[in-house]
Amino acid sequence: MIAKVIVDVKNKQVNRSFDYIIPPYLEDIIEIGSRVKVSFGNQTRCGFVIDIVSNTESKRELKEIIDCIDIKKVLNKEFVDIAKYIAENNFTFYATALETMIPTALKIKYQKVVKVKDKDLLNDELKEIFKSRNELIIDNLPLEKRQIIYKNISDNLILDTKLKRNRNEKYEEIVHYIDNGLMPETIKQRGLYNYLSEIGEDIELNLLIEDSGYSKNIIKSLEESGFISIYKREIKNELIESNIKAKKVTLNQKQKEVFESIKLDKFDTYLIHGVTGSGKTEVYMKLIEECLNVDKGAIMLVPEISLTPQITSIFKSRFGNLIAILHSRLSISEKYEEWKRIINNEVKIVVGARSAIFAPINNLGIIIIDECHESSYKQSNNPKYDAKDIARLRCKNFNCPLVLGSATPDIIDYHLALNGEYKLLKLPNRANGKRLPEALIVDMREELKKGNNKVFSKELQKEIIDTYNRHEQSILFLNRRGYSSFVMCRSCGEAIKCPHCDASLTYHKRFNTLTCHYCGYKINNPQVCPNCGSDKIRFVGTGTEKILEEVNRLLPEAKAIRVDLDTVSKMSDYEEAYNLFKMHEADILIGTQMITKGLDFDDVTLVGVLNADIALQYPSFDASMVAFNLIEQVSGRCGRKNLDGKIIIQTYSPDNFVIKTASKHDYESFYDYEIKRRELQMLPPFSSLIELMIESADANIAYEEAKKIANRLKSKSKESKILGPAEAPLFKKNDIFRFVITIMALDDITLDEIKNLYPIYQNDKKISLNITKY
DNA sequence: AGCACGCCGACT
DNA sequence: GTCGGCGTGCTC
Repeated sequence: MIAKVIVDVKNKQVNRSFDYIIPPYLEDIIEIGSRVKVSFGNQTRCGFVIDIVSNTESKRELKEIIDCIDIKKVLNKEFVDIAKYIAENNFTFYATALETMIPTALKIKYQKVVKVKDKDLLNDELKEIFKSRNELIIDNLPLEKRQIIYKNISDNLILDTKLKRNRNEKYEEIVHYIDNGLMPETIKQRGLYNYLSEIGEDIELNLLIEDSGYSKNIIKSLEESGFISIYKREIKNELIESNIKAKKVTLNQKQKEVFESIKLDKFDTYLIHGVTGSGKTEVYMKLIEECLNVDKGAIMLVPEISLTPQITSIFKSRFGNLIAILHSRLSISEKYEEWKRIINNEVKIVVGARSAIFAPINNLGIIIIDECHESSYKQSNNPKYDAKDIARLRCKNFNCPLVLGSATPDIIDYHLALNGEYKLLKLPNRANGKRLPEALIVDMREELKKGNNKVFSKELQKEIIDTYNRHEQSILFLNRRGYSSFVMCRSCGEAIKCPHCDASLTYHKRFNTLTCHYCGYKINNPQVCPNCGSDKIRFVGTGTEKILEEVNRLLPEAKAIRVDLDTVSKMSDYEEAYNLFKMHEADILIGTQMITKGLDFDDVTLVGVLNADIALQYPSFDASMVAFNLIEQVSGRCGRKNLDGKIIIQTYSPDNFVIKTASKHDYESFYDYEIKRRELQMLPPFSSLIELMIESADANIAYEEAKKIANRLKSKSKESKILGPAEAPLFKKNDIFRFVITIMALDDITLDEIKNLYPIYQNDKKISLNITKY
């Protein structure tokens, strides 16, 4: 038998299958989806079996498969087909697509080795290097020995590659105090040694550096002189299980209607348009229960940020050990353990973020995608698959329903639902019976005219104080971190820019630095303008850090917390802040879009959107959509339990239709307006739109190449409108210059041309091509 | 990716 | 004369 094998080399020329003979002793073992060890060129590599046939079309003599890599196959026909789909539709190599579907722990790494056939034929120098061994890992050898080997490569001394499993565990380094009765020589070492002795227990290295202020070098030198030891410990991120007991799911009338509309025995895509707090989760749970009753499995995708211990423990307590939860805090080996439970059929339900769509549940009964409008379901780096597309494929394979849920569906999905491609189901009321209050729009231009140039309007300021006095909580949303958005010199009029990016630096008061939010460049806050030397430096614009300061000034006795990328970099920080606010140990939550998603607080009665215009200015065709989503999602945090709430939107464009419709939570009107605009401008869903980004450290090279591509596409395409090349909205990022070509009304010929274009730049060191399809 | 083959410039 | 630069092409 012949196996068609995709070798794991990501290159245009080998982005196809190669035929290998399956040796008789492997015939019962190798199946479609197995990984095999093959000789490829003069390397030994890992390959994926994508088909098994009896004849080859190849004219040459075939090699044999050396071995199988896994005892049990890691993929199956279904996933091989999905990989094909991803490779053909997402500008990616076959091998890349296949690799994304297996757990990281199983990924193959390579080591270069040198093997000797007959040791007696070696010269003395080489005999000394090899000693009793027949094989050496080259990377482990010192340079001079490597050189000797390279010089002597022959039929007797051959280079090869060795396959190695990647079992990278997540480790942390732990410092252990050793009492040896001596004292270190230097003052600093002694200080650290005493510090450790006072703690009296093992401490994590990074924590020690942070807490004690001693540098890593001092710690290392203390280790070398034997006063401490440093050992590695695998990071186990046990979820803090909270004791939420899942109540038996009882559905209200509307939920029941939705539940009963979903047919579990055939493929269909359903879109549940349910307002925030309408109880979509209960419907999901009921659907999953129903699947379990007929012995089928389920996958539920949720945004990563929603995978808090609270949410997961509700599902855990409801479905016990039948559920696997795949969240980002699991270490590589923990993820592998969960994957094994799934593939061994010990688990029926998988809840997780985007990549959980590849969970090898083998009798799938439903896929649910919660908050389906979330852009995080599209992977932004290679392969750029969309979990929604994969979900559709899988549901078709298993002839089971795909359920999408959102309070603010993507325009495209809603359009498909209205056209009957999806079945539209509605949950128009909140489960607690309270209507989400209409938002008050405050025109900040008027505030300015009245002489109020503060970040809070009079109305919002009053409400923040009143809410605090009622012992209720407020959420203030501003989609901009840092203290001020840019720093300007009043003498020369220059804003201080990042030397690596085409962007202004943001002032961070806490660290007294100016930071670039695109590349991370940091400088100390300058006393004088680096341009003209004047000291008339002014901070312009407002970020979350300044809001926190303003809140502290307004209500010094209230506790306010800030949640954005600066304050919560790890998931555990986020959870800590979440719990703090949930327990009402803080009164005011200030944050960026991080706080708009899935948070459920009982005591929040005020939501303030501080500058609703920021999202609207984003240079993308779906900026309106994103802005509507943000405002609506953050508004939904308000008045969740029994209290009435207030929402205040501050804006400089109160007549903008996004602001107006969002203030009334009127998705339908927003949709009507937006869909007409898109129809007029021939934007998705009325046509496909592709953006090509051509990047290079050399602006001229990038521009010339972009022009070449644009001309080539223009000469081939029929209906497509090719715009550009133009400078990208952020022209220079991290010292890379970026040009964009936008293709509207994409036709098949142009799409094919772009598919051919993609691999050309895949291994180019000077130019990179990035393709985004809408 | 890694490596062989092959065609031009500056050196023991 | 040759050593070695990296462009091109190939891997069942």
